[in-house]
Amino acid sequence: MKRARTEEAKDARRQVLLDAALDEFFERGFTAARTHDIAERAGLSKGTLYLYFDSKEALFSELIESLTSPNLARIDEIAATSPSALDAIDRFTGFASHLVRTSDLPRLMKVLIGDSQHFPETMKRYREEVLERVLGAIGSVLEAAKSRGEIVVGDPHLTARLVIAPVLFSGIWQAMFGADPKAQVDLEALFGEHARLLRRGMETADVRDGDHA
Amino acid sequence: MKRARTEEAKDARRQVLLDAALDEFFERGFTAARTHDIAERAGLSKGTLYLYFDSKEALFSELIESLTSPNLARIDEIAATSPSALDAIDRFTGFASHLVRTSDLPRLMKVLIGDSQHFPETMKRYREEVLERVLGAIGSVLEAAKSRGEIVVGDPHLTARLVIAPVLFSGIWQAMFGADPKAQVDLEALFGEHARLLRRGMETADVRDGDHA
Amino acid sequence: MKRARTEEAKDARRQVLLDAALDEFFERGFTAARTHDIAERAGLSKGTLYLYFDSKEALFSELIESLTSPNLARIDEIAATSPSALDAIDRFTGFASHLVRTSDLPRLMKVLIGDSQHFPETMKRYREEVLERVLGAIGSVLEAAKSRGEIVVGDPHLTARLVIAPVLFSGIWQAMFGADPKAQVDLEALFGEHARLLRRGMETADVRDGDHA
Amino acid sequence: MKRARTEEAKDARRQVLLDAALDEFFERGFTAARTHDIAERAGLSKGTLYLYFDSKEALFSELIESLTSPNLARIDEIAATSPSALDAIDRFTGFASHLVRTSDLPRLMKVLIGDSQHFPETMKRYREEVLERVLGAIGSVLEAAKSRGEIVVGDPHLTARLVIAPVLFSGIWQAMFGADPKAQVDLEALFGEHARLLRRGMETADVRDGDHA
DNA sequence: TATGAATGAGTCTTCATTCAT
DNA sequence: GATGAATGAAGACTCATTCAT
Repeated sequence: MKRARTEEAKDARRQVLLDAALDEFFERGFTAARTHDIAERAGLSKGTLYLYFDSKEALFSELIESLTSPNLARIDEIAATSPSALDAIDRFTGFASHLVRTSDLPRLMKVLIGDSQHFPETMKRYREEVLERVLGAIGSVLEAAKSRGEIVVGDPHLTARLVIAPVLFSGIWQAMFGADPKAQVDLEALFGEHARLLRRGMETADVRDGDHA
Repeated sequence: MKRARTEEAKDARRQVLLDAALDEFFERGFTAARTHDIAERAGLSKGTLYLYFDSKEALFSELIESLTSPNLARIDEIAATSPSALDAIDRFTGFASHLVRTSDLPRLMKVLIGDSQHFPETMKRYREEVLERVLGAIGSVLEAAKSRGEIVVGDPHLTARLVIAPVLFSGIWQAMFGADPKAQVDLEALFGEHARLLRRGMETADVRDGDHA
Repeated sequence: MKRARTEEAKDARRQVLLDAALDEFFERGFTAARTHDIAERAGLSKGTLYLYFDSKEALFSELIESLTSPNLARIDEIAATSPSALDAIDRFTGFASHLVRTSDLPRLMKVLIGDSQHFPETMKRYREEVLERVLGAIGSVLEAAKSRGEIVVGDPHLTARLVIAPVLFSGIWQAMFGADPKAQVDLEALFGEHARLLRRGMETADVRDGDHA
Repeated sequence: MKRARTEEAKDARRQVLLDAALDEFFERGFTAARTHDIAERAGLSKGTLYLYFDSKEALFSELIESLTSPNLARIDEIAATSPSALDAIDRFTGFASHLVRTSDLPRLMKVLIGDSQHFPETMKRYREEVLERVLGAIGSVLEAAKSRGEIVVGDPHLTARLVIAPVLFSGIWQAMFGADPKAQVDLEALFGEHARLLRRGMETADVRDGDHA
């Protein structure tokens, strides 16, 4: 393989290795994945992998890190800029649908679930910095809306989990059965129906009266 | 360890090994789990494990099998005996809440997701015989209710996934973070709210009029 | 290879491995020695070695330990029971000659010198518990004799090093060139001459007068 | 690093690498020493090392060679110019003390002993061309003195080993424990006492009579 | 000449499986 | 039936050496 002399070339190499790593970790799990296969899939030799990452564990951690950070900003942004809770929920589910359908998120989810035991610290951080942050953002939106009498819900922070649940469900489904044509799901329709049910489920009688008026 | 001479004694041994196997497979994943540890946790020696199971893979397969079959009947029964879709949903979520809180289901889910790659056939069968059967049962209930004008939903079979999603979500959460006191979730409240939202989300305007009348 | 079920059989296995380890460590040095070769030389498989020792390092440490302890008692005994310093020196050199000619000491010395860097702690302990103990014992004998006017020496504890030096020299020579017939040395004669020179070098004028009277 | 264009500049590079090599080989042994570290210690890159030496082994061999040759001439000179055997011994031990205290000899000795196995030919040549030459020179001096009735010794060539032994002992001690302040030895005093003991041990009764007359 | 990225053979160690006891 | 000692295949990681730049 040609040599990566510049910083950019090296970053590209890192990325190729991270991509290959996700493939292998997803397909086989952390323990069963072989560094040799990761390197080979990246078109490099085993030794080269170790020029870029200290160990298989470090590779794993950096992979999680690299896939995790990007979307957080977007979540915060949606929470901050949505005029109403119902609107925020539409946008959340739309964004989630997009992520599940086109990003590495589903495969990442599978990997995280399967290998959580190896990286309790990483998982704890992931839960606190990603999951609970997302749940918190959604929960706050619902809470504010509830206090404004805009929606009718029980505990907004529990409800946030119900908003998110179909994302996880779809992601896992996609990751595990996505390869089988018979297991395809129309995710846009699914998230559309999810948004609709949430909307109706949370809307106040007033709104509803108007609704069917 | 004493010898198991009767058939019952042998079945008991098998069960002890299966229990130990779930613990280890859950805690470490299929590849990282060691037969030695499974045997030890079962209070037996490594060699004995091989008297009862042909291999680590066979042990895994039989474990999945043994945990998978039981609850199916109950699902069918709920679907068959519920007077209305809304009632069925209450009972489904109640049952699900119970399963997630008290059965091995959450740990099984984690294991299945994490090690799916090793057993594509098992996973396919699990999807077809368990997941799609459950989804199908729920979907049929919704479909019937819809055709009777009892509820308002889009595709009933997509909607079934929304009914199930929080079960998966909670199960995974439970399995992954259940050990951390700071990550506890009030599952009864969660499923209660889920049932409430679904109810309101699907109910017809008529019902609702009566609701707030 | 047959199985070692009893404790004695296991101890024998350990000893066979230790013997093989000394051979390999001596011939190749710690780093270059391969666990595979040690096991093979012991007539066992690679994996079996790890049933008896935690690691290559542990094997090395236990080897040193096992070869080091035995002779200490004998040294102390000689120091304690010799009627005179000159007599003690005869017996020390006789014992040393014996060790260098027939025991594993020369090969151990070579190993210790060559791989000291890997085991600074072990080496420090070896110096303190073996070397300085031997030097101390000899030094004390000389010191007592000197204070009784029995011998003429400078610092008795420096002199102890001169008593020991030919042992090290011969041991190393033996270990490094012992295989070559052209490098053979008559060790008995060598140590005899050493004893004679020391005797004459340390004896008082009085003794000497009598000597040639 | 700047390029070495002239022959002198290249020789300087070689020497820097040899110095660095001695450090690393001494500290870690041949097998464990890394070419990377040697180059780095020399302020050069790994690749450059291979411009100057064919391989790690060649570097090692040339290192031994370069450290071995120098002092031979001095040995021959002492043997040739000393008026008497007893005088020659004084001068040998003085020179040895100097070497052990200030030259690379102790570290070289450690390296040679530790890694002898890798270079049987080098070791054989070293034994023949250095050790036995030194022993031969000393032995011849003693032999001549003995035949002149100047000293009383057994086999002069065995005795030569006794003359040399404390040099090896001190060298090894220095190399292995020299870093620890608690293991310091007053080498001048040691070699002084050595010379004194040899002198008295070998001198004839006549001399001694004069001695104490 | 000098560099250091790339390579892959080589080594320690683990662990599923076998089988003598 | 039960045991655990023995085996050896497999995998993470290192490092001498090469060679494109």
